[in-house]
Amino acid sequence: MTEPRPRKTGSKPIESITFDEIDQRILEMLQKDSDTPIQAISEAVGLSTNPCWRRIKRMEEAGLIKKRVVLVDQTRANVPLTVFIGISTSRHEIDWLNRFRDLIDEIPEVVEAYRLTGTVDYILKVVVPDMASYDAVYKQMIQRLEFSQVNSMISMEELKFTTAIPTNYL
Amino acid sequence: MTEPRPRKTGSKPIESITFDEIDQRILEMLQKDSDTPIQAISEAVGLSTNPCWRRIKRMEEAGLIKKRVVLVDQTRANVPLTVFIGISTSRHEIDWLNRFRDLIDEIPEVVEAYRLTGTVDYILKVVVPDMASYDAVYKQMIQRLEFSQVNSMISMEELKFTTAIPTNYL
DNA sequence: GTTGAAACACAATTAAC
DNA sequence: GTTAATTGTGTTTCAAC
Repeated sequence: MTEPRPRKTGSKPIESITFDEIDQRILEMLQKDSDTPIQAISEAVGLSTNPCWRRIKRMEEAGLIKKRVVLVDQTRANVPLTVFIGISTSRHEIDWLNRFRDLIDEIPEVVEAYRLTGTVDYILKVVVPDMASYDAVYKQMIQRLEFSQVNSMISMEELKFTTAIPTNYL
Repeated sequence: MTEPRPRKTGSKPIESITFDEIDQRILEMLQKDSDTPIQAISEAVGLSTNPCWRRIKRMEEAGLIKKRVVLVDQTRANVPLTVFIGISTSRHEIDWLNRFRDLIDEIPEVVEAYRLTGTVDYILKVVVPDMASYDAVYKQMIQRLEFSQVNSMISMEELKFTTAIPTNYL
């Protein structure tokens, strides 16, 4: 990943789309609430609607804005319980990893999964109605794949949750 | 068809708004892509646009749909690195917790934070450009608050990430 | 090439049936 | 729940800078 290439000389290849502070501010607003009218955004950043709209479209085409989604309330959707699962395995093979990938893809309660460095090989974020449901997910997993260590960490309280990532590194 | 009214006996207080399988399917689509035209949604669930729209509005008013947001690409936003931080503290006081809450609120790189059961008291999800930036965040934290144990788990690969929570428990 | 104002089209919203 | 009218966006166009 050699993304940022501050080319001083030579010919500029094909890419290197840059975004400025105005784009950042637009993104910030859109990450908080994507149905903010362009009108409101444009006057917030001191631009008229047209250039503002063009910037948004540009960020979408560049893939910086991936998509727009609705966020659902966990409690009201009857899945108030969040559990993190730390997983270790002795099976360090590509085949095992692929089967693991398939497994978590099939389970909608698993909303996030990462392969890590260190002693814990994987971490999963699971969203369920209650402990009984969690247990069902847990069993479903261990009967399909072999783990050497599974450590469940139950969330008692969500201190912070946002889908808005920092824009100040653009 | 009349409104879904499963209640046969007893008086349920003020709330108890129910959602059926059609609502689930609408939610699923909206969680994947919120600018799916209502027209497309309605024909997918076998409804005409108006009742479909009324359902969406109802879910918004009920707070089931919290909001609509844009999702930004981590890599293109120059924050490709995800780090989980497992934190333990010896300071089990409400005051410490409040200061901790303030701290993570102020740091935009911290996108998620949970208070846990077990030996690890808190888990944080942090999103940064590189290890140097992570170190800066780390230092910022430990100089403002006292931790008894900090365990950084660096993500090598994102196996799964979705903001779509399961709808089948509604 | 970039901007802002004004016209256009379409989807969301409302009202009536 | 269906159909139709309305409003308000997003989107495009175009003249001006």
